[in-house]
Amino acid sequence: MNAEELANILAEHSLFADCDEAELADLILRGHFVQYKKGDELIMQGDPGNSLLILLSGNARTSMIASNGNEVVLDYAEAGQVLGEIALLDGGERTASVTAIEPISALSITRAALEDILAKHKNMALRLLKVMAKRIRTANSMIEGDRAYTSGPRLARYLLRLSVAGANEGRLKLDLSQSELGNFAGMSREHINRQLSAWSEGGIVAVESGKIRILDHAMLSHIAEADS
Amino acid sequence: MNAEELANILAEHSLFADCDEAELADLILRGHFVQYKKGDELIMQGDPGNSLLILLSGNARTSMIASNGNEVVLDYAEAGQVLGEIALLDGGERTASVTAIEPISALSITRAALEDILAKHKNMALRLLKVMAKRIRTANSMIEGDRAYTSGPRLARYLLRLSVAGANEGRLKLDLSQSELGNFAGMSREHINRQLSAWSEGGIVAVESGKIRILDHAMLSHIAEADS
DNA sequence: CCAGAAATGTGATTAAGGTTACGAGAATAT
DNA sequence: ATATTCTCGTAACCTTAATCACATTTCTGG
Repeated sequence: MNAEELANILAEHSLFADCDEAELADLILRGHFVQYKKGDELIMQGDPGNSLLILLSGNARTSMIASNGNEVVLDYAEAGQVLGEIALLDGGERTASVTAIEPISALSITRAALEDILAKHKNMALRLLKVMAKRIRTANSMIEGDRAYTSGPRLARYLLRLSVAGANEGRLKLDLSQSELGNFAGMSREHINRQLSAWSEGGIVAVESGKIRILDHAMLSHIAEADS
Repeated sequence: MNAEELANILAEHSLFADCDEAELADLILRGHFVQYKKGDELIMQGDPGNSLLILLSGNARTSMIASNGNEVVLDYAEAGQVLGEIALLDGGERTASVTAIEPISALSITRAALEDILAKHKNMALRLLKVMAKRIRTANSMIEGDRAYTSGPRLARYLLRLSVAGANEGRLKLDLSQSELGNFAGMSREHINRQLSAWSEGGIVAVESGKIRILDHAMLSHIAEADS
């Protein structure tokens, strides 16, 4: 892989989009290309965190297992995203696991390599800071949503979060099973099912052969803001 | 104020603890000293975020108002903490408000100043990255706690989070009213009251003239991990 | 193609916790 | 010092959504 190829992969997915060629070249030089198959754990909760990953292809799920055994899905990551920076930066343990939900290729960067790159390319630190700022925003909005809204608006929010930006017929980025969606939105599978059925009646979403499609984006956004 | 004074204030509260004198001097030089009285909003949700604050004295509350009017308290900040980095870094709006719950003094740093400082002092960026990593950890653990645990363990967690490290007789950093504690822990004031009474019976906490004291730290930690 | 395994649809029941409602005590202000 | 406004304690009731329990459909691997 060369800088140009990397650039092409990353270009469309922001963050590293505006890296210059030297930066990309260094990422490739110091990074280390890795592949995983579906179901593999790219990062395991509790491990020491000595490297970071830049996802090049395939989707992954970030989740935590609470001490009572409950699984909480924090996010789904797609190509271009950085994973595992937190533990790398603060030297602590991995707080969450990342699992491949499809075959994945990624660039792995060790702590030493990252430090070199950050030292060499000033903008890299700013970019990373921006990534993390965004993560904090997302996390805060999850907290807000979980706290302030009931299940309906909450599910609406998570569906919107999964909806592709390009208004692509309302299809979702990921076709999650209702159980997975439940873990993500923090509600039981059965309740997801009931809510989806109701919205299906109302023409807000369509559920066809397991796949959810958003029919009335505006309405769903409205529900997401509703005070009940 | 000079570098030494700033160093003294910040020393005990990590983060900027290991700043060298030149860095501290630049913070003071480029920063701008501000004061607030109790109840003032240091940062207001929805505003553009063009500066960051380093809290020098006094405590503050970070909270969001959801679109349905619900208030969600995200955190309480004490001296030494950085506030408002997120919007500053990613150029977005303030996602949360920060309110003084006591008289506060702080150092305000504009975007331009921060960029200069980050460019000049490489370690500054790393330090900031570390701060943000820690915030993400906190946020994720809030999400985990909210999702995976019922009210009992959850309240236990928030009490522990408010408890001072120095085992200072189990007193809390902040004496929150039960309503405030409710907003922070995400449960109703009445339920907080009931839970506290129960724990009071059991000798786990003491509630004396409105102030909560943790009597049995170990037990509370145990409850915080419980699977119900 | 067929068997076993997931994923889905739906009802009945239950539990957790929010809401409403008051009365009493503390704190703050005029 | 007195009124007004928080805070606190506690009970009854109600809503939401989880849990339990199956039937049914859809995948998937041999």
